[in-house]
Amino acid sequence: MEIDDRLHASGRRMTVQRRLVLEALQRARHHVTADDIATRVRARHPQIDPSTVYRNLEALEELGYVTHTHFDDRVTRWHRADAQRHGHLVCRSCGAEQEVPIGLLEPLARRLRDEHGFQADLAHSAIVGVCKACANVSSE
Amino acid sequence: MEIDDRLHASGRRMTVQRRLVLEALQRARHHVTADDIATRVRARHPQIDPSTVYRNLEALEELGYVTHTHFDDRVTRWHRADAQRHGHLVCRSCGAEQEVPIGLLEPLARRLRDEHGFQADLAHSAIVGVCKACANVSSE
DNA sequence: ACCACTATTGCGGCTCTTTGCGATAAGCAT
DNA sequence: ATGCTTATCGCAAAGAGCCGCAATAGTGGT
Ligand SMILES: [Mn+2]
Ligand SMILES: [Mn+2]
Ligand SMILES: [Zn+2]
Ligand SMILES: [Zn+2]
Repeated sequence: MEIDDRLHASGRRMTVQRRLVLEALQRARHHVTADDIATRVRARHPQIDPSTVYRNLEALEELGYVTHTHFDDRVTRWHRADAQRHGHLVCRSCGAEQEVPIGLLEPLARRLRDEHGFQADLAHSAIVGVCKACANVSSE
Repeated sequence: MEIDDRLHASGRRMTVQRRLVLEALQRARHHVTADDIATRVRARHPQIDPSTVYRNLEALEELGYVTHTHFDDRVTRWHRADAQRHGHLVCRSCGAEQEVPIGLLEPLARRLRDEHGFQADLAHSAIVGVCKACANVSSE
């Protein structure tokens, strides 16, 4: 089903602003901040308010078209929902980011489901820690 | 080793402001926001600036005396580092927060360490998902 | 007790994000 | 084409937090 149809089906409307946010997301490969999107959109259409971009990202998320992930210190990044799901490791020392297959996180998710009835979304927040490189440096 | 000594040892100084932040943290049982602390401190000492509270929490964190945790909102919560470590589950639907023993998260941490050399701090960010109660409601 | 050094403070200002509100404009019915 | 309903928008303001800077005040030495 097309995005437009899904918008209509949910009682939403297609606006210029929404289309622009959508297009910016298409072009952005991966993990962009709302501020990134706002900046790009406003480069050509300065009259569009940043808050409109934020609200549209939320709306598109409710439609299941985009998702967000939190990196260290709560920086929120957005990406299209049809991209391959994966986990994130972030080094608190050097800031390096690494992606890991979602399968790696599956055992924990299963345990949380079985033992606590909690359906965890382990890709929603990055896992913070110390990367291999930084661990080596500090142990010297 | 006393907090005062650790402060000295790291070339830091003990100030009235720092002592007040520390005391506020002692009194607060669990998970307080920087703004909470600032409000409490400023109730008696209005001349103390909120930014001083923020900076002191960071300083005390570098000393290993306090830590912070991220829940699903944009607010960071602080607590003493000597408290029992534990993981957090947050329901994205009803917002309920639940604590889980850190041991539950250990297997994943071990795997990340073994397979990626990554020392994960799985208590740093809450795990987001859907709690048992909300899952039942939506499946009816 | 006094000095010098510099960590820390209060303040002003700034960034990123969310929210309330009145104005605008999609989408539908006539 | 015209009007109506109400989703969405732009704007202003608030919330959370950070940062530069000049003034203040711990600390260690004399
Ligand atoms: Mn953090
Ligand atoms: Mn989130
Ligand atoms: Zn690193
Ligand atoms: Zn719930």
